[in-house]
Amino acid sequence: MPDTTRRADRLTGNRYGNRPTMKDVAARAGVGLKTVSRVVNGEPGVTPETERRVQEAIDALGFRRNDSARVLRKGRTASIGLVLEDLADPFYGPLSRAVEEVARAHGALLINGSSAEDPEREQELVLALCARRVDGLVVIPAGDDHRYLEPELKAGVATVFVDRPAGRIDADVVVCDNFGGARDGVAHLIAHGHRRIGFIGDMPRIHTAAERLRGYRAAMEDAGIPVEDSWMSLGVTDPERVRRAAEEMLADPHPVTAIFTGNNRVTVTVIRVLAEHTRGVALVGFDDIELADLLRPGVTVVAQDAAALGRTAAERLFRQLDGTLLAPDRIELPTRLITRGSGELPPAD
Amino acid sequence: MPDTTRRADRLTGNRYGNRPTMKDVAARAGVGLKTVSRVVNGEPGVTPETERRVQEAIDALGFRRNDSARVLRKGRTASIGLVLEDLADPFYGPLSRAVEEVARAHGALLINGSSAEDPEREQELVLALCARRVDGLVVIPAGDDHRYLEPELKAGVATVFVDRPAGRIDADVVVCDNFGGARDGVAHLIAHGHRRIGFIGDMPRIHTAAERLRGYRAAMEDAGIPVEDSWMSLGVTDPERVRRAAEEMLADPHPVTAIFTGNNRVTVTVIRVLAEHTRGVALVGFDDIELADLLRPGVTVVAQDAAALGRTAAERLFRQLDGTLLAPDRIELPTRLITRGSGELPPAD
DNA sequence: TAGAGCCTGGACAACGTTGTCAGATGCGGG
DNA sequence: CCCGCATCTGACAACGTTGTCCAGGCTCTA
Repeated sequence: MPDTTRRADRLTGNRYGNRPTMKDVAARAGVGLKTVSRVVNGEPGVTPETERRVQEAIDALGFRRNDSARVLRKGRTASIGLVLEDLADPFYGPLSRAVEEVARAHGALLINGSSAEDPEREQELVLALCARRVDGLVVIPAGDDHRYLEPELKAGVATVFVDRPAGRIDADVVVCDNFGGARDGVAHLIAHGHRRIGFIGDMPRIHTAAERLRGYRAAMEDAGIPVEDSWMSLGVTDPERVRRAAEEMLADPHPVTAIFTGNNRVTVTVIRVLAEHTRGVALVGFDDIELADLLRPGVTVVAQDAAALGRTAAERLFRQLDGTLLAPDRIELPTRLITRGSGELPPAD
Repeated sequence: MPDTTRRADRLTGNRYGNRPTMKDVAARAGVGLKTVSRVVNGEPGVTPETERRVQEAIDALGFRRNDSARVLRKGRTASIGLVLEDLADPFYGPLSRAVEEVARAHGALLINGSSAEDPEREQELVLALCARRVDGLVVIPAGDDHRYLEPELKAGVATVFVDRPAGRIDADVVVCDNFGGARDGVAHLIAHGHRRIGFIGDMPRIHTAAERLRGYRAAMEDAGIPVEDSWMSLGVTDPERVRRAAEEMLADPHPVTAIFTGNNRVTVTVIRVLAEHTRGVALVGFDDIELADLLRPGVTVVAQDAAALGRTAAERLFRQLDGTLLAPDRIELPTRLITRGSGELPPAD
């Protein structure tokens, strides 16, 4: 009769489906509440015989410590939150996994949320995580104003922004060298003889997109090439419109001979468009994509290391929690140009 | 002086960095504790004037409700756990996202964990999630014995297994038609004239791998083709060994003319091997892969819908929680053969 | 104007755990 | 034989929230 110790008159009903508590275990083992707590937490000062009795009761009842109560008492949840744009994006999978791996090494669980690039949803998620009292936050921001986090930061929630900087607050940031990467990628095309180079990227309100655009402009300017408006497509993001943008650039009476694409999704769409074209148009994409080496031509990309981004951020997060990290800083990870063929095609005009 | 209401003598120190509580808000607003609770939860019975005062205090102090305490009191965490194999795998990203989306629609957060295909780690993760009192679990099992979940199920933790069935317990399961998909894929190769067909798959202790192998055997048997041992490679999983396995099959004096691959990772590796081969070897792979249509030849695959898998499972989970779902059941989602070229190559012997 | 009924607000206990502290037990030495 | 000490155990409060219940003040009607 393990349940006789439960308050049967409780009207609120079977919360947790009537899970046994330490009290129940204590009653069954014939010991005090605190002794059970000691056994569960491996604290010293319990005779082997008592421990055995308690353990027996635990197994018999299927007791599992309620971490909510524990958290309430201890003040640490041993969990961190990760807010990103879209878990289904192949860029974020490895990033998320890297964060999880670091969290695991520190005994923490990971709570995950996708903002879908919506600043409001980002805030909603972040605040929900704060309400759960996660120990720390890794945020890939969608919005550009994070002052809503100020009370949280003040309250000691460790926070690291990844991939894009925080807006209007002073926080740790880990980003890639988006500017330099894009500049190198475009310079690569220029070095192979291209002058008329198209750029298709995301909304410039997204920091990475803006930086990559800046890199494109810088490379063009360095080479003394004036950029024409019709070469740039900004803010288109769904495949259909990217496709149209690319086709327009190529249909121009004086078309571009090369395209630089601002992220993996755009790159994939443009590859499809180019596959339908006979004229060889050069392509360099930001972000690596799977199987890029198997296409003909192979796709030249500016690769960033998503896992390194996540790992670095998570490590900084836990150093904040340790107290071994002092002032907020900005870390910039390098990108890498991987040549596979598409970026080395000569201009075809 | 918002902090004067805090117990300054508390020796345990600044847990949560001294976050304000409802008590603090109440003191500042000059109302009772419960009134603050009412405002925070949008409960009726508070005059607009009082509500305004409370809201003001909340904003001034940067108060955020502590959900741990709330959970302790209410018994529901409004969070569900998802244990999968590897978040970095492109198959699980969309699945995870789909689960998250359903959770979001039900106001729940998602806690994510990767088992890395290690049964022990799976159990560790699942039990950690149970200790947090997640309302429900979506599990892509690594192990084949889940009796350790019995106390949890009895305690009312909703549980749905995905992609692979639960071991030794009676639970809801959502899987793909692995057997039928593989059989159809192999039959497709047979229909295109192949007789000597290789199979490269994962360890048969993984249910999906075993089912796909069974599908392969069934298709061969249906066609009256005796299978030779050298055509099958089971349990190799890292790219290097998959590569060797494929090369051995092709180097045989009487080599296979087609290969059926058991999952996306194997498929990708085999594509690389075949790309180096001049002889046209047919290929059908289980799982779709990005850009498969852009390769030459395009890769014919047996596609499963990862998002549908996740969505279906999560929906069943919440129906369990609603109480609208009664007995555990097994749902099987169909697969789809997508022909793109590689599976339609004729035998080249 | 008094009583009934409604509305608002607050005191209190409880959720399950852990930290503190004091009591109980056993042992050895004076 | 008794005291002191070390070791083990348990009673109790607290963590921050919410559900219950009651008090007080108001309005409305007879």
